[in-house]
Amino acid sequence: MNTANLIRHEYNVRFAELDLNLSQAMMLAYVAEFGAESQSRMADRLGVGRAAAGNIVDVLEKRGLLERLPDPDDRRVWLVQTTADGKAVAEKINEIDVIFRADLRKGISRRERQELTNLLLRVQQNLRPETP
Amino acid sequence: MNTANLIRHEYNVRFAELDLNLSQAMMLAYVAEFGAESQSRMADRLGVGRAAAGNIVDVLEKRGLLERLPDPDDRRVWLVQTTADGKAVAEKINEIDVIFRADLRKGISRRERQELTNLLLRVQQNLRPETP
DNA sequence: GACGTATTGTATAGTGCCATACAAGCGGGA
DNA sequence: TCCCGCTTGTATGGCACTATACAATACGTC
Repeated sequence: MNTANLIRHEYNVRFAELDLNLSQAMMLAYVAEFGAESQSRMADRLGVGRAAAGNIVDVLEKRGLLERLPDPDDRRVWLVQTTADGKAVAEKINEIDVIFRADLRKGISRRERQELTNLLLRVQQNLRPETP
Repeated sequence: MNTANLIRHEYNVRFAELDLNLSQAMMLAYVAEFGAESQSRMADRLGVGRAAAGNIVDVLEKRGLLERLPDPDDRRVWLVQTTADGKAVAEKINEIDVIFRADLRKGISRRERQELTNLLLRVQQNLRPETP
């Protein structure tokens, strides 16, 4: 948990140059990668509630990085899409992310990284209350 | 980070039966273990700011689980100590913690747990900006 | 001793999230 | 067709923390 806090904090520091926090950056990057999806789906991807996702979209929309399109098949839904500006910022986000991840894994081999992911997932399994 | 969030959430769920959240439980357990220390030192142990630590102590003091004693050597400082009630609750905290940790490491060998800790610490090293 | 610097605890404002409740809209069954 | 349960996005209130500023106090140096 300590390590996770430090990583989140450092992400926020590095994204500060874009005037974004980690959640906003993740939202933008996801939308840029996966295209128009509903806010609920984005909330699931980000691991936050729908209300939080809506707020994040609000902020990014006000900055002109995202836009909401009505879903032709479901009038409840907003489909969220990147603007041209948003695409440009999303690329910078990816650059910062690539650099940070490289910094994080300095001195850690590929095998060790796989082992780390594997162990964390197994710990997560122990937290899921019997999902068969 | 995902795993850490799940762990924190599950801790909060399990401590809810004592009407405590994770930070309050950690505070109480630390004070019970290490005895009277200043709030700043407790803040460091918990990994939160001094203001947050002060608030946690406030809550636990109002519930009669902790008490503040003036430090005879430094009039700025409150030494924080457990009451008898606090000691009893701290024992329950430890029991819950032992059980949860056992649940978490189901199916994970001692060697793997050491490897996990080792890898996380090495990642943390990469986050410390040149502390020699 | 006097002074500047550092540390302690507190107060305040701001942030990011959750939980809950709600209206609008969807879909299936009678 | 109508109704019931479900999902979607939003509004609201609350929580836990941070960052910052502050007064009181300690400490090292002259």
